[in-house]
Amino acid sequence: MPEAEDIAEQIAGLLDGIVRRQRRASREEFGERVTHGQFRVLRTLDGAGAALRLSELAARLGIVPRSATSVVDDLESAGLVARTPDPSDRRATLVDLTPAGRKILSTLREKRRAVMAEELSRLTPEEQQTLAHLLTRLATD
Amino acid sequence: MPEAEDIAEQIAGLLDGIVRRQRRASREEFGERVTHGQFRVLRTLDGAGAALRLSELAARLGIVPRSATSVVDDLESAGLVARTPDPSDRRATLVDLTPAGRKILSTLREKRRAVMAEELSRLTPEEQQTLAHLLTRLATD
DNA sequence: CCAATATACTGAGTCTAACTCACTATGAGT
DNA sequence: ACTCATAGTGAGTTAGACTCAGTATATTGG
Repeated sequence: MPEAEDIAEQIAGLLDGIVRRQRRASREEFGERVTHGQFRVLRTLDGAGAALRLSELAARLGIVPRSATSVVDDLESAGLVARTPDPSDRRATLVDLTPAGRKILSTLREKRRAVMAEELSRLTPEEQQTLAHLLTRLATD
Repeated sequence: MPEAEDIAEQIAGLLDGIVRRQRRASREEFGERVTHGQFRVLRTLDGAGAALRLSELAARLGIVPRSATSVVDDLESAGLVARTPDPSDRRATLVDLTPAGRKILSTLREKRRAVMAEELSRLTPEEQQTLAHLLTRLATD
């Protein structure tokens, strides 16, 4: 006899499954070009609107700085971001999008938007709004 | 100038962030004992209410059979699941929970429930219901 | 002013969770 | 009986995270 699931468990499972599927879809859409983690970096840098220190980038991504280093390494090799020394602190490096990075980001955004929009089409626009609202409250500490 | 996010992008980002944080919390709660992937196997077997073929288990988890083999290997070493040959097909193996597996599952469920419930406490019970409903519709093909 | 401490990044190595490809054993259809 | 399909696994890879230790630079207290 399987144990009953309460609503917390149920929501946890649903979130997990949805994100899993969405990730897979994105991976296929993104193709060879950019991984999900790399996309997150590009998006974060774009959202910041300015170059970020590597440590600040890591903080915004919710990962440890060492992990950010690796992702930035790969993006830099691909020419999508650039490191420059921080003039105000010689220990620090600033990371920013290159024009190529900006360009690819908008392509990827569009693909991801399309994937998500398709899933979301199961809900009415009002429901989508409600969902966004609830998730925002859930996500905000 | 960062590009504007539409609602699809926004929801995608929120889902991603929430699941990321929730995973981290679970990992800490689960401790040394069981990984998230192993938990998913235990939960799926319990939900099935009977032994499953490895390939069927993989299908329900949304992973390829080879990946399921590895997770089951680890759980079997830990004594939480058992493999038995399928009497109706000598190629197949059935996987089922052991009593120890069942026991640990209920502990982990409780921990996970607690983690999620804390996050969910930011929403009213009605909002939780609404969220569960919307996510269910989103998750169902 | 300088020694001690703290911070910023990275090299080296690990772990989880997935993947593919190729192989073996067995089942099923003509 | 031969061919083809299916079930599981060995071997190897990748993404995305982690820790620990090390180097370079900054900050601060005496």
